[in-house]
Amino acid sequence: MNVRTRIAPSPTGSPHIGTAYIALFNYAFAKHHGGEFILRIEDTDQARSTRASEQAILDALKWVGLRWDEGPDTGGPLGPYRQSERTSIYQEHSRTLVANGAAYPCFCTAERLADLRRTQAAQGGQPGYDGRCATLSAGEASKRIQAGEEHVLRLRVPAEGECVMQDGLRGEVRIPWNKVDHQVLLKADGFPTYHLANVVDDHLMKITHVIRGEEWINSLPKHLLLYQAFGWTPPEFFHLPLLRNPDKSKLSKRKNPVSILYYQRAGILPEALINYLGLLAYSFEDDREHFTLDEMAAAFDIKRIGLGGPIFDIQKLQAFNARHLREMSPTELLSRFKTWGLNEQAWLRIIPMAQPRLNQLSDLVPLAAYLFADRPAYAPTALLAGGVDGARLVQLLRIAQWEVEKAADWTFEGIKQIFGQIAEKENMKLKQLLPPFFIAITGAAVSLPVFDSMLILGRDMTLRRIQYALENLDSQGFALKKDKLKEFEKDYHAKYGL
RNA sequence: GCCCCCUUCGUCUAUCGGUCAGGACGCCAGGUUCUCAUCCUGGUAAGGUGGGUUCGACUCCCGCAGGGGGCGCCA
Repeated sequence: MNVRTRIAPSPTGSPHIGTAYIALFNYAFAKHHGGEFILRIEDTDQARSTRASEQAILDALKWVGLRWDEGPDTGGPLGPYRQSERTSIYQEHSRTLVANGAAYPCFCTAERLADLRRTQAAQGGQPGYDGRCATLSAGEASKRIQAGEEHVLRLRVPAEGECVMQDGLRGEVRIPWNKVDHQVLLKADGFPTYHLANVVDDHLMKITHVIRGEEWINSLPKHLLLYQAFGWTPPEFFHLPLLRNPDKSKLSKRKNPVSILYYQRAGILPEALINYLGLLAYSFEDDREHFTLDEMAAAFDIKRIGLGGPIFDIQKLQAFNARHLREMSPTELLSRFKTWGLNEQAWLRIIPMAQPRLNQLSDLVPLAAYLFADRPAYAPTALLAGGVDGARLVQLLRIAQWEVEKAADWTFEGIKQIFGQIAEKENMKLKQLLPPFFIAITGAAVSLPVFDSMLILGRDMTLRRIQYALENLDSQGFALKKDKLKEFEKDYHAKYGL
């Protein structure tokens, strides 16, 4: 059998460290068996997917050293590899499902579904579709479709019994069918949901082993139902434990930097990141702890994956990185500095800003040091020196954080607009608003322009520094407690939109 | 609330019934070093809990507890 695995990221934000983690195991497994590793973009969420995010994910995965045999950029015999370009395929397949009764049209409105969920929650039961449209006659359904009534396609799920499934790492897992929702397969906009697109594509792209996050294990019954309905042999499934925050919750950006771009910018080497990731939930039979991607693939044994969710420990990642750094020759290290960003091109962006502020050539490096640091150095009380009250500053930093996350693209104009808008909505002069941001981003009240700095640092490093500032204030007793924060976020959305 | 998964040092992990429970990160101490860092040496620290099975359980089974995930026209 020709082994084929895939990574199927959704292009809805910064490239996630978890994507690299899952991709690594897929890659190692495929290459160990002399097979192919495929990259597929799951951009069926029209509202949130962007091309910029897709590109960033591709670049980030390439940066860590992963190479795919087929993908949206490299092409391949079973493309297209972008789901938004395969809608006709899904629609065609969904017709098969309706024809053989595996799926049915549903005309329920979003309001009714929200209502349904609310009452179900109130009654303390498991929320889920009640099956109202499941019993509609074919004639009735097609009449309403003809009439142009908006509808979705739902999966028909057995009412009783249980789904017995095989997980390659856990063995047999059973889930009662009545705990499986009548999943929407085709949305009203004609796009498929993850479940449909994923199954159809995995089959059409001849994926033999699906290695994915544990978050999917509960939807495996739906997927198996689809394979069965199509008359296809399902691939083997392996659900990897999820990466965690230090508090053991699922790794999230609110508690940890999760963007690969941040680690890149902070000066983590791709081979160190891969090395570290390869040690989470996995161990080599010979106990080795330092290895390259190729070495991992050569020795990879999927059965050695552990099932406890590993905590992503930045300190240990740094230790591995330090070791890789130390093992290099100075010449090699110098070239790493250049590719990392300490190069002529970067200085040409910095120097024009620095020039008016220089008295001596020797002023340049101190002035620009923060642009190459992980975090700027400043006194604990510096953030408050601008005159903005601590409690208020926490709010402003939060708003900035959300606005920066939300920004469609990362340009000077965009950044300027974000802060202009905050100043306006918060009834402040930009001059009052900005001082603490100068500290948070550059580490000093007097420095190079802050918007340009943010631009150069990149969105993820900017977010990281805002986070550092929030942590700093927290340690001084200024923070929004959980419930207050929620309330504040609500007000924020009312004020700034979604 | 319901369903599913998981459970060895603080953290990542080894152990496939018999080990002084090993390694790595962290931390502590000592050595090397003009300082510091590196590097070297040593130390610290673990089988959630209650029952079984067995001559013998970290390892197999069951209960409990704890942790995590899922329950969207998001993936």
